[in-house]
Amino acid sequence: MANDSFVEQIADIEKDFPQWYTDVVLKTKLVDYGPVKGTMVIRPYGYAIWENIQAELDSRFKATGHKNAYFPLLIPMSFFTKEAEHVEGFAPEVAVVTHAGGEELAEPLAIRPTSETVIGSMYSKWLQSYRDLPIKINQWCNVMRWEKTTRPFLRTSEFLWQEGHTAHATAEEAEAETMQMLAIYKEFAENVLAIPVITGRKTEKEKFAGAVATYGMEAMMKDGKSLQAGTSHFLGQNFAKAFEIKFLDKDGSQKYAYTSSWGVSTRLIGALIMAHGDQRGLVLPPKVAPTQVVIVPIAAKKGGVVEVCEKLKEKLEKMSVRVEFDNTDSSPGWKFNEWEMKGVPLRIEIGPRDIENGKAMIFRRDTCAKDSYDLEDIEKTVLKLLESVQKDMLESARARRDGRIVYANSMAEILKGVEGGNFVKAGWCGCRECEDKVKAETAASARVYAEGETAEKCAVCGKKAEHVIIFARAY
RNA sequence: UGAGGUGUAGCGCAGUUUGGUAGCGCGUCUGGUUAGGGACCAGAAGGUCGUGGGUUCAAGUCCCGUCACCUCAACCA
Repeated sequence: MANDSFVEQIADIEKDFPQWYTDVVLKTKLVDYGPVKGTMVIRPYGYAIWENIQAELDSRFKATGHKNAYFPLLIPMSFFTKEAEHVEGFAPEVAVVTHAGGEELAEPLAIRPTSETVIGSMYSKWLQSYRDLPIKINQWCNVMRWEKTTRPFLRTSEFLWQEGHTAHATAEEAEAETMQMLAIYKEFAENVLAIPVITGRKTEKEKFAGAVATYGMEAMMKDGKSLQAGTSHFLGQNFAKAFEIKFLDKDGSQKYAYTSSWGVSTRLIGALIMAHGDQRGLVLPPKVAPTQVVIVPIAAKKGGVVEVCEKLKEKLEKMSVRVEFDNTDSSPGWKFNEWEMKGVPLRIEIGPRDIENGKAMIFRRDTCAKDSYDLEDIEKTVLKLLESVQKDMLESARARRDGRIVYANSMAEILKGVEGGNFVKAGWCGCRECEDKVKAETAASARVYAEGETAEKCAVCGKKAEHVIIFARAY
């Protein structure tokens, strides 16, 4: 390619993936670093992606009977001590407010790292009868976890997410809810983000602090590492007992409810970047791209070009395509590279020559192919291409991932697999020692159980395998 | 928590070794010529050098303190 000078601006995706990631998020103006350590400013371009993610998810939540609400940011510290595992898991990363109004507070207040406790306390108040169940509430909010190492979108002190919290009369119902939301996340990740994910149960070591069972969805990034892109937890009666979430059942007895919680965060934006990006920058799937189509005029000052572009823009807008007409003064080459870096799925180039021939060039970002199309009813071509980009991005991501799933029968094979940037499936006896050993010797962690698969022996100790686990290095 | 690094114009940086007029590139603004993969000419604006103290005739530069951020490692549902 001729744009070497441009390529130099971002680190080599093959050689230095972390630096490539940092370069891309900053140069495309998705984020900037905030003034406080570990915080990020989500800039308009990044926030627009989040808004699209929100809209898609929110409609799915509502369609399955959930309602949105908002709970307070500050949580009394004493709430955390009510659930033993929960406090142990979160205490190290909780930020605490000790002073307000110029005085020291009688009880320190935690800035929520997650809201099971405060929501649990409210549910206990609201829940009286089996007729009040199920309670199915979601909230969109920010949370804070004081992490030692941070990276924009992937791990920041403060981040945006949604957390769903439900209460049910029976364990079966709560489990069904847990699995339903996991399925919704998976469908969303694949159909909207074009990221194929593997869902499954997490090991005891990796599960949410206070849960009975945690299910996660794991996505493979371009470097072969895994990113936990969402979780859904069956909380059993753990939080119900800690917060007295009780109801009078049909049979006249008081019972503890069964609860679930589930969430995805702005980390999904990090997943988008690392699952699809290439040497030129971002590659965004049309369904979440803030701008789906950019029109770049060539020789815009020559007669008629601007008019044709503007007319096309209007047509596309009428068809609800998010379109931008870049009529700024920069040179075409500059614009090409800029919009490619920003990951816009389609670019339409229109110049005097095209207009003469009744044509326009369309460049698609996912394949970097550029072809000439009839200008007449080009809007139909655009719709078709947008669909095609959306679909092809998922397929190529799936093919890439499937080619990187390998099996291992020994520690050496696990190590070789994860070093090569693969998801490694291996038999596991189920004991914590073997799981820890894998982590210590290969830097890979158990991501999820490979559902429906069996193995003879544990790849670590050689004893009878109880499960097949997917091991991978992870973000 | 450990080890490194960086704070100078909107952004990216040089200048610090050896103290002496505050620099460069990009961007921005004005005017003009251009235009199919980062165009060009001419002109212009823009800085209490992170912060506090000290040494000195003189500090971006030397000394002491302090704050912040970044990177790598460790840690992390």
